[in-house]
Amino acid sequence: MITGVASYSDTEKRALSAYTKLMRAAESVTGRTSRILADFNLTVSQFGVLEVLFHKGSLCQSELAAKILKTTGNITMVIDNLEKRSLVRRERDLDDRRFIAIHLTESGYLLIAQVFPSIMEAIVNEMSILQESEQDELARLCRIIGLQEERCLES
Amino acid sequence: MITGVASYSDTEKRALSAYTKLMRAAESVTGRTSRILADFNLTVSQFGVLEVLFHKGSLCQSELAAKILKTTGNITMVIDNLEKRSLVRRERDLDDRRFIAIHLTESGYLLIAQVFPSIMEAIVNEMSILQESEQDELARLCRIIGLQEERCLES
DNA sequence: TATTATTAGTTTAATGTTGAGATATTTAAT
DNA sequence: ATTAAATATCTCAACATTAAACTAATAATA
Repeated sequence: MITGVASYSDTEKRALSAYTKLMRAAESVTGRTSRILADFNLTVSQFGVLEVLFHKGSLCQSELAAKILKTTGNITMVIDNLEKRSLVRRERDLDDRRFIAIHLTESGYLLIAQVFPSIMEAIVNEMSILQESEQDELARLCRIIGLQEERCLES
Repeated sequence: MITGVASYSDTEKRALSAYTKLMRAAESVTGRTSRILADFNLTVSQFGVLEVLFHKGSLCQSELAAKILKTTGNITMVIDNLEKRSLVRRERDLDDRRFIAIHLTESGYLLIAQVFPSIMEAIVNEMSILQESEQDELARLCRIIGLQEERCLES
């Protein structure tokens, strides 16, 4: 069986190591927090929508899509599923009928108000393995990597 | 419209900032590399499988699942789709008939041998915005976060 | 040997995800 | 006013993803 060559330059080794560990770190944190969400019968996307509504107030679907970095087609389905459980409700904008405002319902508000602190606690716990200065440095480096997105959207 | 309180402790603010930026960084890098894969009609998971086979040689499905951090049920579908395109082939193990070895085909080998350098180049490019020492530090910090996974699997 | 785990893989139901195309609505331009 | 462009949402097909239930094969044990 012929397999690929494994000779990389130092530059490649260094970048690949950073890339691989960045991906694993994100996957592993997401894996653990999504287990908490599963206890509340919520997916990551559903939590994302509820959390945005909780902190930013009612928004339309395209705004929600931009906030959680998903397509509008996807948001339609996520909202459908949240609406089935009466956690959010749709309200057509009367001035501009293209827009649909999404509101938290009473039970949606109560749920996210309960779930969010659990997730916050888990995040603090995840990061507590790093010193404060290390958390700040991780944030700084990741911010630089993440900001490259905009370069791409411009093109 | 009542929205959630936004008063966090310094510890919470610090952890949340690191968490958010880690997630955004991973999403944004994945977004850009997956666009390259799309040019080759490959999904991230399909690439993951081909790349592991390319570098590690033939493996069974449960080993592939462990390598790309997905369930065996998911691997069944990913392999199905790769097999439809004749990029891999299944071979039942004759000694232990529970196992199915997955092999790269000739065309699968040629494809991944072409795609991998493109992805490598993109990764080097992504990371090149950081200095060498910063890439090493990012790798170190992410590795610590990622290693917490094992604590969880023990429980 | 017969029974009981354990393991590898598949299937199913539910949800997510994207990109492309369709619909409805609004705005801009002629 | 009509037409054209832009915008918001929805629909659809294809693939991804998981958990849980299931089949088949092997290993362990009484």
